[in-house]
Amino acid sequence: MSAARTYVHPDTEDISLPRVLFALSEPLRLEMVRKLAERGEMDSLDLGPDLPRSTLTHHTSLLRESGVVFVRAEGRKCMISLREQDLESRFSGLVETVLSGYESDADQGHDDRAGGER
Amino acid sequence: MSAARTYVHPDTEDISLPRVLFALSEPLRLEMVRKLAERGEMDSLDLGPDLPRSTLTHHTSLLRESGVVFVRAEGRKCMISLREQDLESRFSGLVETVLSGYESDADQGHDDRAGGER
DNA sequence: ATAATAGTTCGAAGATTCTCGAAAGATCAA
DNA sequence: TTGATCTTTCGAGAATCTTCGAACTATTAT
Repeated sequence: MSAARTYVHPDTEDISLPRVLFALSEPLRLEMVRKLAERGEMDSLDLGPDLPRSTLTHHTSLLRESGVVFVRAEGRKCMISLREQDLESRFSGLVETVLSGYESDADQGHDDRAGGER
Repeated sequence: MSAARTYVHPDTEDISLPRVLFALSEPLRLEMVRKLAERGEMDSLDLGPDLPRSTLTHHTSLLRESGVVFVRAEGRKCMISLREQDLESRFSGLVETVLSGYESDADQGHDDRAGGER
């Protein structure tokens, strides 16, 4: 037996902006979202091939709970897709804007503390 | 004597998207940014009239260090403004997009956990 | 100089987050 | 049913965040 794997998602109208921004504020998750936007639905393993499984689940769950991605079980795999339309209808232009300002993978590991007095 | 109050700001090119998103992911700070976008430069006290001073300083410092706002001392006060142009040149459309998807002050205190199975 | 008013720094407590191993659950193939 | 493969849950440790009082610094007015 065993109940098939199901996933709870917030309704579109319940997606909260601060939560979405928080979800996107983590480099690992932002990178996941970038991949999803680029390639469409993906197997969760392809989203983070090098991550421990439990870490992967943690991040995909957070993305799902914040309304950023839709998750469905397919066999033993876990297929993940961006909720582009839902996000667009709720926060028009947000995903596109965020991703366009994000140069792939490089540029990580900021030190800050930099900057002048102006 | 005593060195006048000065504030360190990251250079425009060093503003990091994840950090900006994180700064905006806190409802209190997002509300501050909304006010700044609406009214322009503001006295820090007007940004959070009900907050303890140290809490206010904490949030304004985080916004400054992440490159979202510019801070300058004016007498004993602390004037804060959005770095609109810098943000625009770095992440075109981001601030406008975020704020347009944010309905002022209401709509806070989400419960989540809601949502169906889809 | 003294008092009053702002803002900053420091330290601490509590809450969240992140990471990840171990154990358990779900699916598929023999 | 057994084994292989994926995912999820649980728990714990480390790191970060948030909040805020107390003490301190800076600036202005008297």
